Amino acid sequence: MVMTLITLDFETYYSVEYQLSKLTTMEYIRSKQFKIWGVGIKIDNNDSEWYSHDEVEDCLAAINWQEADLVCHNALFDAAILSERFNIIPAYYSDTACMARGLSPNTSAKLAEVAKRLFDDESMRKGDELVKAKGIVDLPPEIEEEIAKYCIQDVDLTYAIYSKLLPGFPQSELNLIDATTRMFCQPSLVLDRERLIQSLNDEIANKEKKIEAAGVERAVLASNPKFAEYLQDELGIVPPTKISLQTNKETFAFGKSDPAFIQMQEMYPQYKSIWDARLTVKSRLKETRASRLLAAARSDRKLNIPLKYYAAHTGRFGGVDRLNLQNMPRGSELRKCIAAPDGHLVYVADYSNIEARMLAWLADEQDLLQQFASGTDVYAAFASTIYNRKINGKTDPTERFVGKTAVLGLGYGMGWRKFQATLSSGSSGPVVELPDSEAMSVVYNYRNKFYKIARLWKVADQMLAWMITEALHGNTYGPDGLLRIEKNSIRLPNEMSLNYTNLRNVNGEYEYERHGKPIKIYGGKLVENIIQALARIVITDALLQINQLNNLNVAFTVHDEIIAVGPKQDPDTTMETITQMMEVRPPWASTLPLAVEGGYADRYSK
DNA sequence: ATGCATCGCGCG
DNA sequence: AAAGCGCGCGATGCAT
Repeated sequence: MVMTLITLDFETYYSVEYQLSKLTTMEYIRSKQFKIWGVGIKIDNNDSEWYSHDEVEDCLAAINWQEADLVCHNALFDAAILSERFNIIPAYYSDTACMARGLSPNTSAKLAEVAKRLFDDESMRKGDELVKAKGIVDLPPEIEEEIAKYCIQDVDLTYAIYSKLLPGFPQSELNLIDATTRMFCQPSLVLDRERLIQSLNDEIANKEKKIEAAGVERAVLASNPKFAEYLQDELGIVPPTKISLQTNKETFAFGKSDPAFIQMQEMYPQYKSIWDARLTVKSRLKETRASRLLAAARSDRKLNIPLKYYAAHTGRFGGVDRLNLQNMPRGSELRKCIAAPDGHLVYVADYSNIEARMLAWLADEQDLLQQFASGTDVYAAFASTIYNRKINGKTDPTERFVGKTAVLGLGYGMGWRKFQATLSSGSSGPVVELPDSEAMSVVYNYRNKFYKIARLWKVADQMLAWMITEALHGNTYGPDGLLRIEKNSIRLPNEMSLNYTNLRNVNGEYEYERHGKPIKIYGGKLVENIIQALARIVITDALLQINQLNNLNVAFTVHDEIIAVGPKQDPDTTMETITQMMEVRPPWASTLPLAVEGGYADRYSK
């Protein structure tokens, strides 16, 4: 089907209090204050037209949306106005901000910045925001005229950016941008409002009780300097400190997992109510997230899912619009309030250790790959080599955890001190104290046993040099030239690139720029980035496949997990379909053993 | 008041 | 020479 390209940009009323920097997109669009000043529309390559407030409805109604490819810069805003205010869902969504971010993820995707980067011509510049329109509901003609001029300029720029970026932009990635926008504008999950409000009230009451029990003011508990003063003056305790890894300066060790803080709590159990109150005051995630969720959901309970396409330079999604659905606490009430609509179920499927598998595959570490393929408990198997005895995953959980931490962390060059610290932090499992010599020996063992992985770090160091040496561009690594080195980037098998903007060697160390800030990069880290990028391609390919099935909608994704809404009948068959689709090996990695675990329930958590 | 950096914490 | 990695949000503290 040949689609009509509809490039579109809404101009809407805003004021000091009522604006997108203070509200989420849905709060802004659903507000009583919401008002469209006008809209700029360009149909295919015809001239852009401005339609003022009174003309908007008719003009939108005249468009055949079943054959429309909607093109916006930041479609999450304009497309949501169409869906929430006009009930309009176009056949296809395109988003030039997403495209720009996909092609150049370390730089700004703002319209003005993208235009500056893409076009030398000074006429291709975004005009300034019209500040004098702020707070004016009904625009006087002369101001509207100016706004219309800027709007048409923005539409023209968006169209020009789209035309410039489209050739060579993979179809699969365009489809993914469409799917991402659809998650927001055509939601399939619902929010259990009553349950969420109940849990929010419980949480608030619980907090109050803890603060009261401690007998310390909230402000004292919340502020590091004030809390330190309180410890010193009222309890006679010297506040624990540490050296900041970021600034190298002394700072209070008040973090939940700071060893000195934990030690202090153990030393003074008589102040337990104070420690509890401090921790509860510092963790407001449940409260804030609950109110964000309530604000995100529609009156028909449907939950619009905001996801940021290509948030990470590895291609991973991120959260956006003040609601991050990619870090919902596991097993929490929050998750349980996200539910399937009547007659449906939530299907959740995730790849088992996909990055560890991808690493073994890329490094050609055959033994490890064989273990994954045959379903061996890889973590227990490596633990067996650490402890020099057969480790059983069930009866030796602590030993298995050490093996797991090793397999997941040591593959990217983690040193023994950090390995030791990770285990003793207890942040991802039981607290395990390894003596220096043992930690060293585990790391040595890993690098020795999986020497091809350690060798891959060295190759990646070479890749960094290739990326900044013109004569070496075009070098490849991996089967069938899987990864192709280009200037400051590595071409991936889906034709997107892993970018290292302004990559350079400074005194023997490599660094690149992300949003203008220097980021260090080295062999082990580059390997990790490559693995993450490759794994991301596997999961998004599967996501698009699943989305094409007519009884399934992908609601969202969390890195190695797909959350879909499907029918209630015959759930095992549906689950099996999803699992099988996800386990199909990519054409560029036909020997990569994939494994998927799935489950279903009426909510996003059992 | 507002913006920016840092820290802490949630997820993968 | 050695270095696990990737996000976003809220609160706080400090600079403007």
